[in-house]
Amino acid sequence: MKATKYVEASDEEMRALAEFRFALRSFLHFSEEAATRAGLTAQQHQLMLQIAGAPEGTITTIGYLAERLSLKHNTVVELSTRGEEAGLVARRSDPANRRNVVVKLTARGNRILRRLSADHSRELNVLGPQLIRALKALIT
Amino acid sequence: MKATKYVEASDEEMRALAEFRFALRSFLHFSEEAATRAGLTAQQHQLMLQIAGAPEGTITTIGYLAERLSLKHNTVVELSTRGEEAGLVARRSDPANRRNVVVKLTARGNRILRRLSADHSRELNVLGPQLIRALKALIT
DNA sequence: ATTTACATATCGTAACACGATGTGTAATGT
DNA sequence: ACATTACACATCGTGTTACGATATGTAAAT
Repeated sequence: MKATKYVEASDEEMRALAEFRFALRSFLHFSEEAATRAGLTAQQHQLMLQIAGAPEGTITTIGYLAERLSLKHNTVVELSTRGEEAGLVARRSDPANRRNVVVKLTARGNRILRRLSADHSRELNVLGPQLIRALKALIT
Repeated sequence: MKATKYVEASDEEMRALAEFRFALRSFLHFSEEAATRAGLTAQQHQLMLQIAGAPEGTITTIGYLAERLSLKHNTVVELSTRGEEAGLVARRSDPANRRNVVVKLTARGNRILRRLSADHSRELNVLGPQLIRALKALIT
């Protein structure tokens, strides 16, 4: 048995991976459209969700959000700037450590996000089971 | 009871959604890095996966791929052009219907994709259960 | 007090997705 | 058979996004 056998996926695996990614992209596409309809970009939505969905007592700094979004700091800075201009989030420096900048939702941002999130919940009740099925087909 | 109660997500829901998206973005970030290490862009990888992972006998046209990737036709054309320049895919018109353009993997593209897919399979054995857990927390 | 580390900000660049539009091919109606 | 309509892909111009490189301001360490 050649060593390469171990590192190349089978046709079965490829199909399962393709199905999973198809389901994933379908969901992400829904999400992007829903965000657009709500007047947000997909990234603004993600930023806002990680602010509102952070564990109780979390200080939602630029750095924290970068980690949660798998983005670099500077990208989150830019996202925050655009979100601020759109009146969705507000930024202020943390009095406890003035290097930190805390990003919060505005009242309007919160309202929009809550509705958008309800839409996502509904959609995930449909697409969720599909995703789970596709994932289970992949897990050995 | 106000009507708006029905369309705004609860704190619980927000946290569950945020956790799910965090898990999702972590996976997508892994995937992007793995693709980059293999010399591909994330989008080239996705294009190639939908070619290799299509059901038996599927004619992988630009249009078919656009649907599977939730992208517009012209975006897939551009992806294919870049993929062709990189020697990963090849394009030819379908003799049966010369309006169609079929995109296939080159031998090299296939080899790269098989390895990258094996990496994804492995990673999904770890992240998959997390994703499933996050999803189940969302489904009522 | 100086150096080092940390957290955010700014700027320039490249990839990407799309709308609008153009080109070629097939199907339809008369 | 010919004109019209629909279909599938291609090209071009534009705006958004993410990042690397670099700069600024704050805190910690020596």
